[in-house]
Amino acid sequence: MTERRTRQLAAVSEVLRAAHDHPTADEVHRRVRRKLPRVSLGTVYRNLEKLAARREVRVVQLTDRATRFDGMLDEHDHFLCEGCGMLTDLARKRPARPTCSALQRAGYTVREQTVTVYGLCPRCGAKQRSVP
Amino acid sequence: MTERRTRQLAAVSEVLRAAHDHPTADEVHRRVRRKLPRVSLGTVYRNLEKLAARREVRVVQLTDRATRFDGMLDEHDHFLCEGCGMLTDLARKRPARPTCSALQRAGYTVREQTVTVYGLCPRCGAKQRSVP
DNA sequence: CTTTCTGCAAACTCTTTGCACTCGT
DNA sequence: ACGAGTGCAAAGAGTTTGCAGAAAG
Repeated sequence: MTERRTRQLAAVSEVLRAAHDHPTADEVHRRVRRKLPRVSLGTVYRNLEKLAARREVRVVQLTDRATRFDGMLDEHDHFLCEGCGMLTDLARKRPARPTCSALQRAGYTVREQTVTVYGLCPRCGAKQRSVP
Repeated sequence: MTERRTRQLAAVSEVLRAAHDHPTADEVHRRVRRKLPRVSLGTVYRNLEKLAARREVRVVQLTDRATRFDGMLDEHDHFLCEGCGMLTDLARKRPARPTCSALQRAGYTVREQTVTVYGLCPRCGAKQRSVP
């Protein structure tokens, strides 16, 4: 009935809090294994799901193939480079909520709102301009 | 060398322009088959990719399992109900670009920006309040 | 002790791909 | 007729799950 504190869950949580990139489940698995070599990928998935339910991890799903997990919990947005797939965090200035009031009037409950910017990072932009 | 106008590509494009929901590839396949019963799922994927490259279709990737495709090409945002998974289009008032100037100064090329709002639709919100 | 969680491996879902054939151009 | 595009079926990638045993409370 109660949730247990296993070393596997703790390790997954720790990896995510330390990660500044946006690792996939597989990448998390690889990192967790450095501390606990016998952890299975299935367990990593189960614990990521648990952390996501508790909102201790953010799930980032973009045009990439695999889901990415974000341990940064402050409100921020994302930039996705369409050239190399790199995902960057964007600091959010103000907690702007332009769309929400209309939605709420229509009966929707708003929990969170995020902006995603698509484009090219400096490196990919330069590459493209040199080969037009 | 040149791109050909096949009936399959035309049918996929037509299904997407007519769709007001956000169908998955499988759903597009089902609808295309109503006109061309012999079309394969592989072909649907290949044509969706072609349309996405041409930007005649928008790829919407959210916490859902399968990728969704959006034939609406005007600038708009999305609301995802975390209860039932329903995806709704949100009209965009002004083409607000708050984050972009800073990014562009840093050398990034910005192509597009979209807002995603997460929460509960009226039905799921009511359901949750009745069972707390 | 009881019950949740784990490791393993197999199953599943969504997507991509190799190949011989079709059909636009 | 040439070659891009197709159908089919098989392979890939990412994720989920059933089960027997391990371990947290």
